[in-house]
Amino acid sequence: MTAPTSVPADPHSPAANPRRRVGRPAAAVLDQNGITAAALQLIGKSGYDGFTMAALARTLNVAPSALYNHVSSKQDVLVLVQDHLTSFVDVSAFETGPWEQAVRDWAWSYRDVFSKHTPLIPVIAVLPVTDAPKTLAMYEAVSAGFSRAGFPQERIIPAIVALESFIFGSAYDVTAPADIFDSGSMAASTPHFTAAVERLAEDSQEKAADVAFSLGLEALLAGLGTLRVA
Amino acid sequence: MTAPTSVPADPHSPAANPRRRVGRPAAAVLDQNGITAAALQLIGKSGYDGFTMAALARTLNVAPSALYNHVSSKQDVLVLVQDHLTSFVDVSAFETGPWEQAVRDWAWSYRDVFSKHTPLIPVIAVLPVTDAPKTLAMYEAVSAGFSRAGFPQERIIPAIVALESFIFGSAYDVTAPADIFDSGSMAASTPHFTAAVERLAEDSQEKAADVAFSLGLEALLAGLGTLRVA
DNA sequence: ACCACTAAATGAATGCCGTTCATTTAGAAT
DNA sequence: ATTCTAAATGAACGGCATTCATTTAGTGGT
Repeated sequence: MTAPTSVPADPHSPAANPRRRVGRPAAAVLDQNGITAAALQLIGKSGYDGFTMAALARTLNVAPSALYNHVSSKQDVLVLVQDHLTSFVDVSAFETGPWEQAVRDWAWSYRDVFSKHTPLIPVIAVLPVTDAPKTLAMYEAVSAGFSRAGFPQERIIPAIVALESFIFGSAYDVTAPADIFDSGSMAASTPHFTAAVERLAEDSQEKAADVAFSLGLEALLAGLGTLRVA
Repeated sequence: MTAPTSVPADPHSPAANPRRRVGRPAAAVLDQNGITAAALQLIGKSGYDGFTMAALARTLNVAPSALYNHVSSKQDVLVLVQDHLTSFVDVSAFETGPWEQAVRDWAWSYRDVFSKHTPLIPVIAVLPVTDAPKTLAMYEAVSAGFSRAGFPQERIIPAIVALESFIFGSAYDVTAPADIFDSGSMAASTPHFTAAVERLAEDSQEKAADVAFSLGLEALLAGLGTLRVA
């Protein structure tokens, strides 16, 4: 019923092939889906440093300026990529499983997706949901899960935002160098910190970022879980 | 005793004016402190978009290339600014007050400082502490507080990292537009989410970001507090 | 078959960016 | 006075996102 794109129904439209818009020159080498796919592929191969409008155009065999017929800025492309990536975040457990495990699954997959795309985090964190339909769909699935789990309505959004903030910050943490906490020549003047860092390195097969994420997530689950009333 | 800068004592040094280095041309219009102060001022006036090496040089009445005698890159300047800002984060309560209140004070001030400087978050989150002495000093104060509060050594760093991740993510949240969750024309297809957003807007004199930060922080405090043993 | 229309692609140009480098400047040391 | 050198200069470089006048090539109407 509700079409995802807000194109008003055209009474004159023939039973059109949706790939081709009526009454228009066809061909159309470029569209938003193709641009999004190419951008994702380019980012995967060259990283965000190599992700330029010129490089994107080259992978599409097109002049850079051609992109601007379908997208209004580079920021626009990043929004498209962000929204596409969000569809890889796993919300399936909110429909079936218990709340706590659903949040766990969601949070880990959310972090894993965006830890490989940290340059998008400033984009997501400030992006109106209207501009990102797949992201909105994720929020709906998560909200429904929280509602079903007995959260009071007015706490649902703050709880999700708090979890999301933790997830975004933790995504950065995944990309930090292993020796980020090596205090080097300053070790003598920071005894408590240095001792704690050494203790951490001794145990923990696990990666440091995973330990911290698990610890924080379980603490949040416990703390937020007490809000449930049903 | 422990000098913050690792300059080895020079036996030949005269009872020198520390502003002037021995045996060198004096004057020195530029130094790292001056660059840091000018950068901070420029960012305050023009934001991070207006913060360019050319603009920074102009506020210092100097050619852009002159900056590169004192810093090796723009990223370098950002690191200097980041470290300077960290000295504004309040860790005083870790010396005196109870653990829980100390973390609260620290977390709120940490978030407030960097919510005005979110472009630095990708810098901090991945920066080795060796390159940021004031940041290292903050970690020492916080670590000491956690140790004193009875945290097992191997949990101190993960707990701090988890809190920091939440703080960084929340700093972005502060800058989000007020209507970020307005689902607009998609409202009909996202009933749970839309209902939760409306409920949030009804109550809450407080700003949405503050509600979410408070909720998440208190949950983390409760959850992490159970790790204490002493 | 032709024309008028138009979305899409082009390629040149713009302005800004961070950074490099050969050169100059001006104090300090000898 | 001469030598040394850190610091500042100004011109240049390559790369960037974006713009715009122009061209291209299908389409619907006649």
